[in-house]
Amino acid sequence: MTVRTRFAPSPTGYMHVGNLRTALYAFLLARKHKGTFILRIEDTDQEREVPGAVDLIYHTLRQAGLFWDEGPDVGGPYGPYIQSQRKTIYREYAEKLVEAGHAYYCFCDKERLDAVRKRQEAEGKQPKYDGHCRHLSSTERDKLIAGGTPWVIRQRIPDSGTTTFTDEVFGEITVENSTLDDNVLLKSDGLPTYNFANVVDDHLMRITHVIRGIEYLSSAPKYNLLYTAFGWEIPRYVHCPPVMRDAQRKLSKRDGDASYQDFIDKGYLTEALINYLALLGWSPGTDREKFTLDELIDAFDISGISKSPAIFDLVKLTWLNGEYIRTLTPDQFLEKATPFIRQAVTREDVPLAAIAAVLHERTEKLADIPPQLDFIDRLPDYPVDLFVHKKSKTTFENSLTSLRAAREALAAIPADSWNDDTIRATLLKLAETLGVKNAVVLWPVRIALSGKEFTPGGAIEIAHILGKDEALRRIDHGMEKLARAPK
RNA sequence: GACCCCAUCGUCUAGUGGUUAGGACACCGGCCUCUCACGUCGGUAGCACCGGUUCAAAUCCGGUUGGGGUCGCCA
Repeated sequence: MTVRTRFAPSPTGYMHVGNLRTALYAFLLARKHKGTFILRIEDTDQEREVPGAVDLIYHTLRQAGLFWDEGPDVGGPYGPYIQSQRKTIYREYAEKLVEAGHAYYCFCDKERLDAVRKRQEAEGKQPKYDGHCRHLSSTERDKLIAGGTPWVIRQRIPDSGTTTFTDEVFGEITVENSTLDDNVLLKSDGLPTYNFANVVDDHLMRITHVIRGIEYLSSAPKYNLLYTAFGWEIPRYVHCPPVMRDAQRKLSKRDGDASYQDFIDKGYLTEALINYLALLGWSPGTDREKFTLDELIDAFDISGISKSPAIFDLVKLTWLNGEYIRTLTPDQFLEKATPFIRQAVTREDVPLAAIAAVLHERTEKLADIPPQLDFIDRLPDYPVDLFVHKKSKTTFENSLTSLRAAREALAAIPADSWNDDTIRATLLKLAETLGVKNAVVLWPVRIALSGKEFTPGGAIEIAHILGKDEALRRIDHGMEKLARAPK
């Protein structure tokens, strides 16, 4: 049997990372078994549909490397893969269910339904359809239809008995049929509800493993009843626990940071995000934590999916992202970093590669870059106290001495030799000549060049980045500050 | 509230009757070092609780507590 899985999102907005994870698992399972991964668009709620959302789904999945074998754009033998284009199919199957007695026409309007629900709630009972249209005769029914009364088709849940199904992650689950409701299968607009469309499509599209969020777990018995009513084989169910923001709240749109695109915009790498998401609620059973998509395919197994909700840990994602960034080659990093460097550095005459080099080990996400570079365009105003650093054994006095000597030595470097190697050789030689620790020279120079306590890179790299003229100017400024400093 | 489900460090998790309860992030300390960061070495920290079963329980059973999901002509 060929494994066939599907990702079936509704085009209702941006791509949520929780959905992305579900898509990932479905993709992984299919690829793992050399099966087929299908994309199906569930657009049966015309009111919630958001223009452009389908393209966003395509774009995100492709960017993440989750390519589908069958889908709206690539076609396939079981299309169409957009539910709104399958309207007649659902109607046909709904009628079959009615004929077989497993479903019935219902003419109750919203007002009546609301009233019934209200009454039930007031009585402390669980809201449930009261079966008003359950036993309408076919003549009454036909008369109402002919009269133009709007109708829906509801599933007829057995009055008694239990329904048992098996979920691949949660095991066997049994519920009393009496707790199930006669849900609407076909809406008055002629489109199916999710409850019906997913069953019909999953069967027609030969889906073998239904992978979806846990919110569908409690509805699974109703779907099972539907499969059984049709005489269809029941697929394997894989329900995934939710991704949480904290112990009690789901990661949601309201938090704003649940969007895949937002992460990318902040400088998270797709590969890192996918890697992190894979491990959020799934474990390979080993200590390994870094996986490429191909390696995930190899390692993936349903048995590793956990049963409890998992809290999304931004700190750990950020660490993982940093790991991925550090594995980039200097060129790759430069390319990704440049737009972010340009957010902080407008000077055109700076060596971008040298800036990137100094940033590489210090960047966990690309958005960390701009604030680190705020001293390049303009020297910040800084307190003269910065020159005093206990560990480097610097004081106002020896800082001034170092700066004077450094200025002279650096000024002697030819402009076309202004690079890390030459500057390093010059400054280290100077420390040796002065008979002081390297830090006594390098600390004050770095402070004078940057005006900051912490900087990416040290005096040497920063001097190089700033360029000879600007570096000397800043050292001069530092000397003036020190000269004015209280003794 | 009713029904279903879940429960190992702060977080993600390994663990399927016998382990000094393992790893990772975070946190703390050492080293490296011109700052920060990287790297490296080490440390703190967990089986929610109460009963059973068993020679032996994080692992099995029951209950309590806590948490999640569902209860729409939304998916």
